[in-house]
Amino acid sequence: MPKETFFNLPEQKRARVIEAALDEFAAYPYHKARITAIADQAGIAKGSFYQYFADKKDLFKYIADLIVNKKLEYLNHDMMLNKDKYGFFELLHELYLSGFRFAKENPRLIDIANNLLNNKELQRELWNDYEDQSFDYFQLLLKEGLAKGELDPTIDTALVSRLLTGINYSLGDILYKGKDGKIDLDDESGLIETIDKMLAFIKNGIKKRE
Amino acid sequence: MPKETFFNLPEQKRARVIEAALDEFAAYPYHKARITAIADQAGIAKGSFYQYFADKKDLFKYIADLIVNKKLEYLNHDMMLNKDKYGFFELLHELYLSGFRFAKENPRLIDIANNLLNNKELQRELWNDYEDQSFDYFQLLLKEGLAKGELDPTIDTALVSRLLTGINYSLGDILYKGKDGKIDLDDESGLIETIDKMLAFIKNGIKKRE
DNA sequence: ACAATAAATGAATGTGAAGTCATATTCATA
DNA sequence: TATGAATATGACTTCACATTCATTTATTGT
Repeated sequence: MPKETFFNLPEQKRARVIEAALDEFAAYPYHKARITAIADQAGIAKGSFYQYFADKKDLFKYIADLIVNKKLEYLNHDMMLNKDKYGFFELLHELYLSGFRFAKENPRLIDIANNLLNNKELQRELWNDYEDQSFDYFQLLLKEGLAKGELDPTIDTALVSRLLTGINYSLGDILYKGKDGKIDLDDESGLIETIDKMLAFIKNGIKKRE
Repeated sequence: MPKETFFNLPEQKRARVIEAALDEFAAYPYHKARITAIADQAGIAKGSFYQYFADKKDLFKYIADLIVNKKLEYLNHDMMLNKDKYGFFELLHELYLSGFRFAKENPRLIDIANNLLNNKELQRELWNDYEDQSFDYFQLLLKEGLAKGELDPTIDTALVSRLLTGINYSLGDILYKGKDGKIDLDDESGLIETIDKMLAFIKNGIKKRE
């Protein structure tokens, strides 16, 4: 958590610090990002930085929180709050769609998030007992889907939850190395097509049916 | 590549260096692993290390090569060389099975491999133009599977290949945090059950069928 | 035995940022 | 406007290793 001092700052200055941090962390992975560069770009002294944050980790966690909250804004809240009114695959569709919408409008934040997602060691370093939230959430959704009778009752929710989490990790690659080098986030229909293909895989697998 | 000097070393000494490196890299992620510790444990002077290897990266790449080659030994070569004689899902089964067998017998190597697999930034740092081999290989298998008529002809091989790669990355988690906290690698039948569940997911998805 | 070449050694050096701290400046309020 | 509390500052200190290098020691060939 940033120190009190940081929140006492005039909005504009605080914004400059955050902007500088976003730029630096989007451009360089955590360990290569430099506090000096952030302070310079924000137009504050390095010492001041340490009036605002305990250390680099403190700043990064704060930034990560901002990103998570921003990401949540993209979810359809009605759907998430009334999970039972919707089908499992509808919910999954919404999760992926909101992810892509978020990516489209927040390229800088996505870069930072991917850096974090692609580095388990860093996750452990920052949240020493990091437990995979996405795993827990998928497992919850799966259990509800089973209860609703939408899912094959023979599935092992723990295992499938891991597999879905694994698929989630591939989202970064799908974004950056999509079909033709890179997915076009502006192409709404192509994007929905991609999501539909992913859902088709998750729903029906890839075996040929007669 | 290690220097000539390294290969001129008496086998025993060379083995000590390799052993020490495996221990260190299994215990600590790349950037925390210390050359000093490796030299100490191998019983050589720090300077000698630099007679054998250009630098830390050189050593790590060499170790990574050893691991890849060791892993290849676990594949059923007949199957891999005569891919066309076998079905897509048989081949996939063999890939997973060989992975688990390898993990079981080489816990230290698996730790090192996971460290690498879980850190894209490191991959880029070590092989600056790292291209995902697993992606290419899956795509090849998928195309052959399509040609053989085993797979749903509507799949997008590039996308599915990414999804399978994502699932592959989750293998580490499945190993270490399987159903009850940890998969029991000694339980051969439980292990095959896990593989079968994974294959069932990939084949048929998770939608309930009537 | 004598060069000449190769290998071994570990103290010394280099590096690159994180984080500190003594001092200066600003601000709030009585 | 006086006073202490809160902020701001950037030169300096630390730290943890990787890497180098001048010497010493061993090996090989004649």
